[in-house]
Amino acid sequence: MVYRRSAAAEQRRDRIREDVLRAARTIVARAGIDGLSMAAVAAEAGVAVGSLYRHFAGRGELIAAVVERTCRRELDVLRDIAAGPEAAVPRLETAVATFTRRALDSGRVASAVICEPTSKEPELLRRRIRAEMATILGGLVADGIVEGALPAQDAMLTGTALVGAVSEAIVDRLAAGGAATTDETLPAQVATMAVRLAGGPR
Amino acid sequence: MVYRRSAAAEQRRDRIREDVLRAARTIVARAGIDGLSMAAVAAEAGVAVGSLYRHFAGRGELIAAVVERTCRRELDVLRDIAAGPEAAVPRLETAVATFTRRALDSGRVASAVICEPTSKEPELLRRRIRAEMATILGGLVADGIVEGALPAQDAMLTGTALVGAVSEAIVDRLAAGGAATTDETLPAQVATMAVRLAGGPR
DNA sequence: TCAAGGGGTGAACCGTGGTTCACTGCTTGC
DNA sequence: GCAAGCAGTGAACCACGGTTCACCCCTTGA
Repeated sequence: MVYRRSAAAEQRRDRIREDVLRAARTIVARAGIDGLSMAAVAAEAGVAVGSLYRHFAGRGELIAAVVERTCRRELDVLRDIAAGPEAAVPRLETAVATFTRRALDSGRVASAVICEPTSKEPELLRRRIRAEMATILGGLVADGIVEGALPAQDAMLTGTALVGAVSEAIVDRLAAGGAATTDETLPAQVATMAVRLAGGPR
Repeated sequence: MVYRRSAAAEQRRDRIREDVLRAARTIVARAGIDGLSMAAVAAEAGVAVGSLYRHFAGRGELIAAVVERTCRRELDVLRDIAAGPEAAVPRLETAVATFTRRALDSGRVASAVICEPTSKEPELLRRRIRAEMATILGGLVADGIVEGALPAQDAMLTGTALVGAVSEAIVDRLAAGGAATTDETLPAQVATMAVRLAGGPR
């Protein structure tokens, strides 16, 4: 063979891939997952439409990459908190408050990916993410039941309801607020509701 | 003028409109709002595509009609319960349980319209419905606070969270269950969680 | 310097699905 | 029976957006 990518070429290629990914995140933050069109991403990244296909097999894969990157981080944060040493209820409270704060602070990327609705195939991705989140929160509820701090209940169902309650509160705030998103008390309020929802002490 | 619709013609016209509306509901139940294509509705109703436009200005108006009809009934039911004579907490419990049961029983129409995500312009409609629902439930929470049965809180925020929690539980169940949707206990479980979420007695 | 081939380009292509419109048949009112 | 015109029809039209591909430039390795 006569052509093999040098380290420099590799770096250049990676750089463009990153640019595209960043552009895609920007578009998602601005218009939601449904608003991600290949033309818009290309324009935002300053490359040609065709170039996108040198790095991603298609729109679906590009979306998957954005979702993957955004959610892995958020879910990791949740898992870290869930694995903490305190009792289940404070861990649940911290998890929900932290998730809410991060969603509000992320410039809509996290909320657009995790909380806001999309259509069709991207929706399946989103459903998977939400299920994972429900599993983490449901696990905390199960812990709380074992500890005797929470009443007996279907922990996974509660986890699902928690995801819905938290998402709706975030989406509603972002939809209504616009710029006035900087409500410092929202994470605490949502966390309080989450603990109550699980049956925790007042 | 030489042509004016007779009563019989009027009736025939209304009948077709009803057929189209019923077909549209069937399609929505089967494929969600996003799956409502004019061709599918026409086929289901047994009329030509062009005929749809004799009764509805376009896809948007057809969807609006389906949403309108489906939601008015559900919201009326909620409002009736909310206006009942009992204390706020039992009313909240009944409202949520009833809504959940009806959503599960409606052959997916209600849940598809109210709970499940859609894209773009239909989403605005859905958001309005959810906001109305949040207002009703939030009102019950506010009542509960006045009665002293619920702790002080942002009642509207709680209403929003309630909508999210209930919706997510329903969607999750319908997505997972398929045929095994006949879980008799779900409405009660969801209602219990709703009361806890609002801070009600265990 | 030169052959080989990967990367960028963007106009063209294509599938999807909402909307239109010329035509037909039937009802209405005389 | 007859003129008028509304309702039904469905093929054609059009907009939109994802995907492709022929082309060119540039880097690579000799």
